[in-house]
Amino acid sequence: MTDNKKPDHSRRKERSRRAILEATRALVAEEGYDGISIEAIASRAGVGKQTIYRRWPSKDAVVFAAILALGENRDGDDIALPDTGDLRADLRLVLRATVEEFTDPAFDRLMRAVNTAVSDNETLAARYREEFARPLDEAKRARLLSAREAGELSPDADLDLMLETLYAPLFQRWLHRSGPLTAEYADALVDTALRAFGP
Amino acid sequence: MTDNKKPDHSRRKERSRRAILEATRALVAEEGYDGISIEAIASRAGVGKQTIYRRWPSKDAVVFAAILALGENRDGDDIALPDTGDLRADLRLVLRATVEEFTDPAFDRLMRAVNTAVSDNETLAARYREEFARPLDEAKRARLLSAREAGELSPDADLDLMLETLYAPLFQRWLHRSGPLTAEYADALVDTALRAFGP
Amino acid sequence: MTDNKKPDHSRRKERSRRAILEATRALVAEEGYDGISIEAIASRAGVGKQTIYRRWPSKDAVVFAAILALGENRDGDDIALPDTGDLRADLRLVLRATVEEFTDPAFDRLMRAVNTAVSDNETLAARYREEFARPLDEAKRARLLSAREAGELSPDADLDLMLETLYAPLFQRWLHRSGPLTAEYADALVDTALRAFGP
Amino acid sequence: MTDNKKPDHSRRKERSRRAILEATRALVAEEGYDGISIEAIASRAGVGKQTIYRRWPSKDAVVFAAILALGENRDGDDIALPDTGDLRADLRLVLRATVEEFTDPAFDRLMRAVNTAVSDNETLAARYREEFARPLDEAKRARLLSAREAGELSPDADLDLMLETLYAPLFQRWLHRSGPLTAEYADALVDTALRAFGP
DNA sequence: GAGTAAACGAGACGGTACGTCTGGTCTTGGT
DNA sequence: ACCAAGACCAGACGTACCGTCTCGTTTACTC
Repeated sequence: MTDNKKPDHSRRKERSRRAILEATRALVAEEGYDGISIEAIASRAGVGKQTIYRRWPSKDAVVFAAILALGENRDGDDIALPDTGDLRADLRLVLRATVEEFTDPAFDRLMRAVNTAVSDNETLAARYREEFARPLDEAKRARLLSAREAGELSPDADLDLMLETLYAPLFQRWLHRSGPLTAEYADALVDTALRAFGP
Repeated sequence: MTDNKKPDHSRRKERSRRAILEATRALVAEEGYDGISIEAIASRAGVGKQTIYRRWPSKDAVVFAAILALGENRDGDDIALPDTGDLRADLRLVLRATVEEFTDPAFDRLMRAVNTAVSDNETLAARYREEFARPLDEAKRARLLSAREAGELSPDADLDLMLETLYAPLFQRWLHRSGPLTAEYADALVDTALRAFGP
Repeated sequence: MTDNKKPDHSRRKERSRRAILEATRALVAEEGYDGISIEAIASRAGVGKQTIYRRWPSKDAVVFAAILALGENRDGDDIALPDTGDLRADLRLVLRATVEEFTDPAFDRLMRAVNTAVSDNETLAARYREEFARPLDEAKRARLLSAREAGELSPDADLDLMLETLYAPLFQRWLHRSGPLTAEYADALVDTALRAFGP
Repeated sequence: MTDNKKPDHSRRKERSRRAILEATRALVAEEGYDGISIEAIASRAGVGKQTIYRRWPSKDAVVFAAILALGENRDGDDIALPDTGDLRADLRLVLRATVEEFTDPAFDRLMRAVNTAVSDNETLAARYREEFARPLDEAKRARLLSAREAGELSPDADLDLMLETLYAPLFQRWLHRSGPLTAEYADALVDTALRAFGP
């Protein structure tokens, strides 16, 4: 009965999709959020504007998708935090790595663009939390849980609050450029969190 | 000994300046950052566009100035934190008040607009820190210093880090809408900070 | 043998072209040259400004094109002068008609606009002569030639000079409003020219 | 009671008046009608804009006044035409001189500016005729009258029409750049007029 | 292979806002 | 009292992009 009449254009689709996202990423990394426009993305990707509008409803959504796509090859193991049994050492490693990421100019501009896109758009903000932040948070939370069970943290430690205590200062310093982002700073954040939530 | 030959048009200047900033504030509070334009501001303020461009180089700068002007009547006493001798109680009061501010829709939109304006503009970011954030931070720091001297905090407590531990999680939750902003949350942040930096 | 790859938007093009020229003509006829602006034309034609700028480089060029387009349906026969064998009668007919044209307020404003547009722009002036004035002049010249061959004019009459003698006083009176434009005046011009260039 | 409190500002008035008109003339001669603006005139004359608007209602009026002022030193004798008793010779002299005037680039631009200013403004057109054209026309008319009385012209010659026959073709050629302005052309115009209006 | 339909690149379109420029008015301080 | 200087409101200028739309042109699949 139902014979499939629709050809599958997935290959072209996929090619143009990638071109668009890559062009967007490149433009954001080069020029920052304000320097980009749908026309610039289309032109750079060698694509018609309609091909962009067919998939995404706004510039913010494209920028957002472009950054999200960065993480789409990740699988669960990639984002699992190290667990050597020594929480302090593991957290220092991870926060130092985070500090380094934020220090990279290309990553800086990408994240600022995401931040701008998300800041005034509740829908994108929700997707950001669900699709971008949550997987990372789950991984971090898992490490803290393991530590709590190992007695490295107080039994009634609020792990979500502890995560915020660890990461929010870092995020704020980066966003407002209100202080240096260094390995020492990362270590200090770990120490602070452990003092507050340790046994 | 050549005299200053330029007439002083300060009265007109001041009148139009106020009208522009007020119109900007009203528009941001009503429509959010994306809803505003120089033309809308000029029209609402009953002012020519050139009168805006004569003073500020960009939309961001106007928005920023409009918010900055909010705090320009403040003097030192207005922003001093309460000091009852009980640090925990004082901090709870202050953080609960902050939570409430962020919960007000008009304030929310103003702050998001500032955040957007500042986020991609290093110059504005610097002015934001100097002219907006710093006076508040100084006041908060003064209260912590008094507490440290009173023995309510560890003698070697890093007060700047403590401030970040107190406020950054709140700011991040607000910006990313990643959790509820409640009085309980404010209290939890105070408790966390005191556990980490207490004696 | 590469094909033409450009899409043909000729239907939309033509619709908007007509709308622009018609709106321009209407505005000039109603308000005169000074009352028009590209924005007014665009708004009246229901067209984006860029659609005008895509085709014409300046306001003068649009006005000029709008008037030129008036004559674009004319073919050779439409502008041929009557030839009854009686030159004086034929010329009186034609000059009286010209006088009447110049007396029509709408035509008056259109012609004054063309005159203004052409007056300070050598390129437009050249196009005016070639595309607007020349075809008419050829037709008039043809009638005079036929008359000269019929012995109604002196065999060595300079026909271009005779045309100027006929029309220039009319044009000048109209442009400078330096005297009444009446049928009698038209007749007097014909008589003058025939006295000067007759056999 | 009535002590005279008014200083005599007529000297300053006169100085700025001259400066404005001279600056206008220079600007028109250099840049043509489109190149001028009230601001440019004010700046060039070292005068405030208001000083211009106090005296003239529009740009056209200033331009017009600037050209009119050129002729204000003229007295009756300056513009009287030569009267040697040989009309043809006298007219050739005068028309050749006129041709030469129109050939001068500075004069060309000034006259085109006047023409543009006058063309869309009925009030200025009237003043142009009264204050600029009429005195010259009277002088020309006087010469023709003398000729008619001397029997060099037909007794019933319409002198105004004859003036138009002499000058309008020249004016039109110049305005539309529709042919060369040469001494031969001037002579041909004289011959044409004499054939039409001679005895 | 030939036929087909969806997706495509290109880019014109009606619009909005930009940042600049000029016009005409108003204000202030200097001469 | 009058002026130069220039800020002001107003609004047109020409440009850049927006999001929509219409064109021919691939392309991937069907028969």
